[in-house]
Amino acid sequence: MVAKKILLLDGNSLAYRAFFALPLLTNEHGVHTNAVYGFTMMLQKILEEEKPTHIVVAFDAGKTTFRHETFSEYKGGRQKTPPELSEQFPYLRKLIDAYRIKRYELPNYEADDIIGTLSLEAEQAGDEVIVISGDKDLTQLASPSTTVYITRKGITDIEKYTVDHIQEKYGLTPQQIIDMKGLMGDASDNIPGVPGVGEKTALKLLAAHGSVEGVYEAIEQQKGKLKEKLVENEELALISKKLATIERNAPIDIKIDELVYSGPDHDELIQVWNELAFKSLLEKMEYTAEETVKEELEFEVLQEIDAAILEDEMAVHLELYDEQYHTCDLLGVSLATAAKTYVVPMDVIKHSEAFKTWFRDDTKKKYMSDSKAATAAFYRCGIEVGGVDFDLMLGAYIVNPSLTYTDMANIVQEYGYTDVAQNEQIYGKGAKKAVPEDSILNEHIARKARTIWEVRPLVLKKLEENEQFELYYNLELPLATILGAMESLGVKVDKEQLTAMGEELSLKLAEIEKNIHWSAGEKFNINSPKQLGVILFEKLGLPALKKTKTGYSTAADVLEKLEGQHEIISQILMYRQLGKILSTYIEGLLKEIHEDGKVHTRFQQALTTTGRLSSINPNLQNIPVRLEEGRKIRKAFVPSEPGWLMVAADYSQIELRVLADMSKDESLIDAFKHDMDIHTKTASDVFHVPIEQVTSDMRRAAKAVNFGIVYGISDYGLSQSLNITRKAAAEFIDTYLKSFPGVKNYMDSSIQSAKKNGFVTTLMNRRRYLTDINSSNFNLRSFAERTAMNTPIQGSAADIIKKAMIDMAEALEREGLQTRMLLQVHDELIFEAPPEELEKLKVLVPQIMENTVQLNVPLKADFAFGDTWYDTK
DNA sequence: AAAATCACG
DNA sequence: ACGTACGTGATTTTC
Repeated sequence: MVAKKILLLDGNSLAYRAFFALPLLTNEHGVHTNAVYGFTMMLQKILEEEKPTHIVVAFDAGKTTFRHETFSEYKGGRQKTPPELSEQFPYLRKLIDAYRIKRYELPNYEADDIIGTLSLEAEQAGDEVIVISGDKDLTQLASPSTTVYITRKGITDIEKYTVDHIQEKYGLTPQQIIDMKGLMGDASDNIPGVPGVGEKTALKLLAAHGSVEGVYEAIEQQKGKLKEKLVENEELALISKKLATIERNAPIDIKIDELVYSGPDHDELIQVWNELAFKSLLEKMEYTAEETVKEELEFEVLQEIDAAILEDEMAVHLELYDEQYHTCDLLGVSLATAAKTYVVPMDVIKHSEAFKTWFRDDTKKKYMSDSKAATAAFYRCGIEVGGVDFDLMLGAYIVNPSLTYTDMANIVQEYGYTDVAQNEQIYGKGAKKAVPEDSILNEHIARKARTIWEVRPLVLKKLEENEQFELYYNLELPLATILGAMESLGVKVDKEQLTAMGEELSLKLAEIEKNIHWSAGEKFNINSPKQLGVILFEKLGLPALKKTKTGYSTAADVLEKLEGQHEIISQILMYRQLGKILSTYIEGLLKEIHEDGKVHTRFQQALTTTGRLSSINPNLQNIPVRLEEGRKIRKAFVPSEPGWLMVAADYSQIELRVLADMSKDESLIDAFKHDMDIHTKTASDVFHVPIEQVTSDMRRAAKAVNFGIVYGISDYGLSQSLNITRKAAAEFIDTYLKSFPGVKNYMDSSIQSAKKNGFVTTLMNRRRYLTDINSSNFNLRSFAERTAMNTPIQGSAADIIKKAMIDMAEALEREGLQTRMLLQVHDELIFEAPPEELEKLKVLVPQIMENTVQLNVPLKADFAFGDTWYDTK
């Protein structure tokens, strides 16, 4: 047996130390993290330097201890623990658990006593002990086998108190530290000591007489004022000594053998660090992450594919060099069954008719991960995909949409599988990124197909357990293929049109820039909020209405309030508006046009927490529409075939209809059944006026309330959007909820169910976990509550349009139409179509969208068409 | 790499 | 009292 090295940490004391030593850091939710951070830094350092075999963190339990029976004012007069610190203790506990370090506390005893008791036990067993605290009291525990580490100034700076060091520093033995406290007291613990005796006197007395008792035995040797004080306060000195004495026989019920430290739970630690936003530690961890020992994998590299090896069910993986699968290199394919793993180089795949035939065969089941990426990448080599029966990434996303799904290694880690490397480990990152030698590459690729095969049953089991198999198998999985086809098809963009608009805009912008500089009286970078802030709020003396973390806010809503106070404001707003169009939607979009004159976005299907899609490279879900200047960009989105038309169909008020369905609110249901203008109807109910008397201002206010309801309303949010006081907004909301009691009931029950189950669900049983719903932190909890209200609405709407897309693809196929679905923008679908199919589409498209699910209100879809996307209105 | 801003539903 | 509307992505500046 290797000698034990036992680490005993004083949790409370170290947390306090760290808290006061470091500036108040916060994570993105406004939770303070400095104490936890300091504790972590200290712990990391000790773990590295000392390599302990056993660890425990002791905490104080409750407010009173046995010491209060002796002296009721013990620790009296102490400042209450600052709330910024107390909120950190739950995180500290979480952190310690992630390290798989034992925590211990004992009612009626302090952390000191737990440490004292354990250190005595260890000493008697002959084990080495390190005690760590911020409190010098603990130095009394030093012994030949026990060293006491006391933090200095910072938190990682440590002073090591051995028996020798104490002797050198004070001329005392560790036991005499107690006597010193007895004489001089301790202000921080409110231990009185003998008034008038400080460190100097105490040390002198102990040097001469050895102990408090010794001093009093020879009390006659003292004289004058000192003698007087000593005699007067004999009882106080003895009580103080007792208080300062650490109990070394506390009734603890843990044994040292239970404290074995075998390293952290890395996944858990990463999660906790992420939550706390400990970026530097996370990076360091990645850097030093030891290669986990992977089980040996035997695989065969094929130079030719024999059709006989292609089975009815196989895991298939196409390795891609980066995320941009529309253009990146294809590095190879791997195949796996229960018994075998193969790797096939790309040139072999491209020339293998056996593979191509098998791959497009719908009856041969393929188990993949991110099948959409593979579909789109294979499409470029003319290889068709059929029979995708499992998608690891999508399955895992349905199980928990809150995690990130980029690297297969990270995905499967959730399922306890660690035999596949992270891409970054294989390829490197940044400038150093490169394809490694074949042996490394092949093993990596081989492991991916193996991983899919191995993890598939675990994911399927979870999906079954959560009753999400249907959602996964009949919605997300077929949708992946459809999205892949939409992406590969792409959308034609009129390059000349964009370029011309860009030139015109550039001239206009230069003109505005000149005017702004003239108005400001100097040249500066208008795009810099920092420089702009200085100009507006210092030089021009305009009132700074709002601040950001780093300075003045110059956001549009702030500037709009200043309009009219200075000519420069509207110039800046115009400059911003046009600048955005130029940089993002003209220059940015031009860069994304491929050789075929089209843009090929990627719809991320495993990203959002609500179930929506997202669109990147380029983002085609945020092309301007609200303002005319920006809307013109849509003129550049044109059909890819001459004479064809762009077609757009969008759901009308889908989220509020979903709300009506889920809340069963009679008034809301009634409004949609009668196809009323929902904002006008809301205004009529809230303001208690007949429909005909609703003014445009009333409707505008009601519209904002409806938005708020969908977002998980708060008075503050509404007050911001309507520019009214919070109180007025609160009253507004109150009136709304009285008018729509079903909605009120839905909001409450949604939060209740989240609190009870830890998650909320959508129409099609999509799930989102809300870990903060019971948090004691107001911000976190409020956010979770709003999410509990919003996610079922936004998510159900996403479910519905996804199903409509599947129905639509099927219908286009069934009807033998040439019309192509190109884009989805959350509640609308964009197509390109030959004009002769238009009459049919006018009926078909809304019909499919409106009937893809049956709610207790009708769904409504509007249809439009034109020569460009701009004209679909 | 983060913050600020602004485009969309 | 606490400080925020829900969900995204791209660009620019700043550190």
